[in-house]
Amino acid sequence: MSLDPAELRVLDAAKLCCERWGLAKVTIEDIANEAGVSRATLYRMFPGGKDILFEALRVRELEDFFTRLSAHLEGAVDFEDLLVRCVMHSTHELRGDQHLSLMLASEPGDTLGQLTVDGLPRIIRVATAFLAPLVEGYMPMSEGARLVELLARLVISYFLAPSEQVDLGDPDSARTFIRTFILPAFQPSLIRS
Amino acid sequence: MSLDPAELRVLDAAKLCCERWGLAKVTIEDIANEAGVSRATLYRMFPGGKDILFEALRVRELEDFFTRLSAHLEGAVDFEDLLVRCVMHSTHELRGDQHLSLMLASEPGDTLGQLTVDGLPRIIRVATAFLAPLVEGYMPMSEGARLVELLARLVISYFLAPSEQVDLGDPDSARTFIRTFILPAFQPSLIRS
DNA sequence: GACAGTGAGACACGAAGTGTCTTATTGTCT
DNA sequence: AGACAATAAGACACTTCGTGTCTCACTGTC
Repeated sequence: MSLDPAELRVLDAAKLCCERWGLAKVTIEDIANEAGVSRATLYRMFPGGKDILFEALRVRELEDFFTRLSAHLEGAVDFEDLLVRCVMHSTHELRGDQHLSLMLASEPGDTLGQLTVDGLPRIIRVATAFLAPLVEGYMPMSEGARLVELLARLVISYFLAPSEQVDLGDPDSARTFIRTFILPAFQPSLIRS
Repeated sequence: MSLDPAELRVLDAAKLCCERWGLAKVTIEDIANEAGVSRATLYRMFPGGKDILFEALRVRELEDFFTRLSAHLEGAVDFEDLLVRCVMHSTHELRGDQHLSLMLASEPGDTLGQLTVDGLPRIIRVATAFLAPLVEGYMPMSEGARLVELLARLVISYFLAPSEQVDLGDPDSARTFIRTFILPAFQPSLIRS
């Protein structure tokens, strides 16, 4: 893992610059200045430049996201509660993410790609890595992976295009949704309810 | 005067882009797109490009500022009240100006220049043009011009570097300040108190 | 005193912005 | 309908800026 404090500073700087100017307007030099390192050092850390740097930033953000999510799932009392917490916290976090909303406003194309087309496989991969262990007590791992993927796709979809029927940020609505559409499909395979 | 609605749209677009990306990152093309006009049209309106465009924007902002200020000075009951309202409203407006604070944060150098070195003469000129008529009932015009210039310099200084002694945004503090430092110097020349 | 890591800066390359121009299109006025 | 003004679109040469790589000098550590 990249624990180098200098690298963290660079990633923080990249995030800050990105919020300030938008991905399209940020230069490597901006980030280097903000991080207080020279351009040479930055290229040494992230050979390949901007693409690799922002790739690393996305990975970090993604892992932070699921780290926080996992923490919020600690106290779940049963399977249903686990899933409800999961979609609710994810939805709240997405809605409250200023960085994300700025990106969606200024560069909709790239940002949407990161949430749907290009980036979705990775999101699902990371989500599965973090969440599969938590559902493993309730179902076989292969089922768990299917479930996590399904939830990830649904949360993102309802976040990007809110529904009039369903609000995954609302406890009651989320619970009803999980009960109606998710539990029946996975109930048969539950190890314990 | 430039009353062409298209020019106003361009100036609005320039301001918006500037808030979004900062003066340094804005391109003529960004502004043209935002305003919904072609680059050619923009160059026809503002021959000389970016410099002339932002110059025009600064002029407009400045005139808007003093137009609003003048409106707030309508109900002044006496000379002291006039001066107190003047410094208070100016200070509040400067403090509340998001555009300005963004500019100060992202391009301190240029923005400070516009408030102190390069831009100050113009600020004083416009301030005098707007405010001199209002103090003319109280003193000769030449005195009025000196007074307006002094107030402008003071308001800007206290805005940029707040004092622990004086807060020109606070009614009591502003009144004390005007009574102590301004009125005595101009009292002898007052036509009527 | 060797050594790894860093900052500063030179460099060639490519991308992007600039300012000017021409051409085609649109809407208006007569 | 035809003349006209204003504009969008885009070609263009030119310049600026960002990029990625490189070298070299400096600094602190073992």
